[in-house]
Amino acid sequence: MKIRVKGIENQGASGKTNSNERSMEVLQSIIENYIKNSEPVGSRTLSKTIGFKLSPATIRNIMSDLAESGFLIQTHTSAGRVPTDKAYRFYVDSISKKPAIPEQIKQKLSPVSNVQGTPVEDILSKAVHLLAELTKFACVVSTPKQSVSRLQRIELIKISEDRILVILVTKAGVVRDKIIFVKENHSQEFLSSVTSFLNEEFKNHSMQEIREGIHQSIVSDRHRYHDLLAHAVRLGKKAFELNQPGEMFIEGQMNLLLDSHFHEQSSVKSLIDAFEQKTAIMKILDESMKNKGVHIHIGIENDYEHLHKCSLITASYRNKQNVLGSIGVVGPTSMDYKSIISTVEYTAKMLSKTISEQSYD
Amino acid sequence: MKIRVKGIENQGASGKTNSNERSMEVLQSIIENYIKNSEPVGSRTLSKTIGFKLSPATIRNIMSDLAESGFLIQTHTSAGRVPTDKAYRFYVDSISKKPAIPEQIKQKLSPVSNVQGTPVEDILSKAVHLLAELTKFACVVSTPKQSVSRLQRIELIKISEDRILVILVTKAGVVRDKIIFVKENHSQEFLSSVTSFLNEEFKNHSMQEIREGIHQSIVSDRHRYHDLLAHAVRLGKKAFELNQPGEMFIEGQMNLLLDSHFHEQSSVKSLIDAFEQKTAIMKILDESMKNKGVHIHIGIENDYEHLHKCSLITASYRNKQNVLGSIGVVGPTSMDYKSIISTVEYTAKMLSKTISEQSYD
DNA sequence: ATTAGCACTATTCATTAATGAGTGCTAATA
DNA sequence: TATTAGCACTCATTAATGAATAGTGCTAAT
Repeated sequence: MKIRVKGIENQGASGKTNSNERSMEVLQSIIENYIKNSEPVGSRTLSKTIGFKLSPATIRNIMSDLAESGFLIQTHTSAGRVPTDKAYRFYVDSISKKPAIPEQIKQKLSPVSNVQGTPVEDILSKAVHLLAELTKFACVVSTPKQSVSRLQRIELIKISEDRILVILVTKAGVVRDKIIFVKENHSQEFLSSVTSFLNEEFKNHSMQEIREGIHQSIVSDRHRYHDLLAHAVRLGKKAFELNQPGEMFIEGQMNLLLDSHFHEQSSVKSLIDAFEQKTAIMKILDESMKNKGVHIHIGIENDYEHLHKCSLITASYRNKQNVLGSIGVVGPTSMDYKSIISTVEYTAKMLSKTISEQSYD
Repeated sequence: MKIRVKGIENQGASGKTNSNERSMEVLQSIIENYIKNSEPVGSRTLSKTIGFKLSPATIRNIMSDLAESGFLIQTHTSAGRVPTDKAYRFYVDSISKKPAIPEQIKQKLSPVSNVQGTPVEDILSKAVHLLAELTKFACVVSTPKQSVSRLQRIELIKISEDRILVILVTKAGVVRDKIIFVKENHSQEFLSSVTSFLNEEFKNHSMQEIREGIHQSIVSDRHRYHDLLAHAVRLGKKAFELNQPGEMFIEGQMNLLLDSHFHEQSSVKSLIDAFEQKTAIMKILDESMKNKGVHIHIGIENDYEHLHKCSLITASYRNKQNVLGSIGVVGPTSMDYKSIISTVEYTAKMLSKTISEQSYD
């Protein structure tokens, strides 16, 4: 008589579900294996590294099914299998517990900057640099959107007879400057009055609102203004016209070249184009600001064709009031999602913390 | 009796020189050939492309001499010859007439920016971007050195009870901001007084001078100050402490990877390091500010080992008063020096022009 | 349902041989 | 005396071959 092995009953009872579950576990193993070694994984290798005991033959059957379902592909007949984007999507969706952040990373990021009064741009630049160093991929961060950021203060400084330096300080701590040209030779005192007026009128309003407000004033109330106000509105219009198109800092592009995946594929050219144009990546960062948490874009899911071989992991950062921008990683689809996701999440968190502490209110 | 061939006398009289001249012409041909095709050049090929008539055998003799003198090397016994850094040095030194700038380039660069009031950083960024696009190599530009730039105006803006936003505007048009923290709660009126004082006292002085001046005041005259001045000096000290370490914009690093030369050699890693650390390249840019004209650093001539496979072509840019910074190209030692040199020169010129027009005085 | 066994397939790697570009040397030539 | 032709030699590149290897799919046994 044979010994009753524990689990046999279970296996019998929920056969299909169980087998499906097992398939998924196999898939997971394949993905993790591939992420680790960047090489097609075969049944024999897998049967060794896998947690539970399965013969290569069984694994082959499972693999065959998975391939049919579009989770795996073979580069050629006698090669191992490689996960598809669909597989990665399944994989990231099934991640439940995020790995703990290694102490080493915590140390590097905590805090991003402890120098008080550091300009926001410098903080962003530092953060994206650190992220690139930690992940060994290319990293990007978008600067705070000006249109949604709220005015802390405006200054008008007379530079020469016909030039005025406009300085806008936002609540987020971004300082933006621009020179405007005027026909009249205003005195600095006059400019100070205008400055006071604009500050009183528009402090705490978003740039968007301010622009609309000024437009309204000009359209509707023009006749009622006395001289000061008329000038104030005119100067204000010019001053707030600054529409900074939203910048992006890139760091660690070179890392991608050292990555084994991009080395083989000569999809390097594509990536260069992607970084050159910036718009596609910028769009993804913008999109990422709309919802909380980490966003993941895997290969073919990206609208932009040049990014079809890449995955992007992004997360937004914020100060106390508003979401300001996003930071993220651009890497091969076979990146180590688990660790990258938590690194990005943590970096965004520390970045938010740092900026909040530095914010002006 | 033999016919006296014209030139025989010359040849006899200055035999060595003549033959030397010819050698140099051959060398030049080899270099240009190599620059063009990125492949070792052999005697047979050369005897076809060369201007004057020489048999492969003769060329071989000349090549042999040139190799002995350290101008050429062979990668292996049966390969053609490749120019050494010494050869490139000879080549650039012997360039007499620079090629005319192609219309297409002139158009792209003229002017770098025609929008009035564009911040200097944006102009630099645009210029370096254009240069990278034109040369197809990596390009760098250093931002104006703060220590030598002269003060146009300082502003102190009260942000909150204990924070003051300092804005420094230099003659070069660079605006730099920083938040300083104070213990006392100064009123904005008080800050305005301090601002006036600092502007009157220090306008047109270099940052370096200002820092020294303030230091002097503190050391020597402390007791004589009444309250306003004492505070002014103290705030000024903090305000001018901003020692921006001199930034650098990089553009087109990716171009290097597409270049056939860097593809073969896996010296890519070196370059990545060089761009990562920045200091070495920054040093070369700084150096380049000391003298007029185009500066050329070829391969091994660079102090920094990671740049031994590269050449750098740099030129300084300036406004009406001062040399502000440098712009340059980083490429393989086998770059097309003639065209790159004139492109860099022209770009620097247009950059200077643009900045001068935008300068505040 | 799982597994062992086997035939089959495609890559990879080392070996070999042919090709060709290029040199160096020597002797002939103008 | 400078130049050139001719020739032997070297070494990288290429293609072809075959053995070894890692993998699959299918079938039959457990």
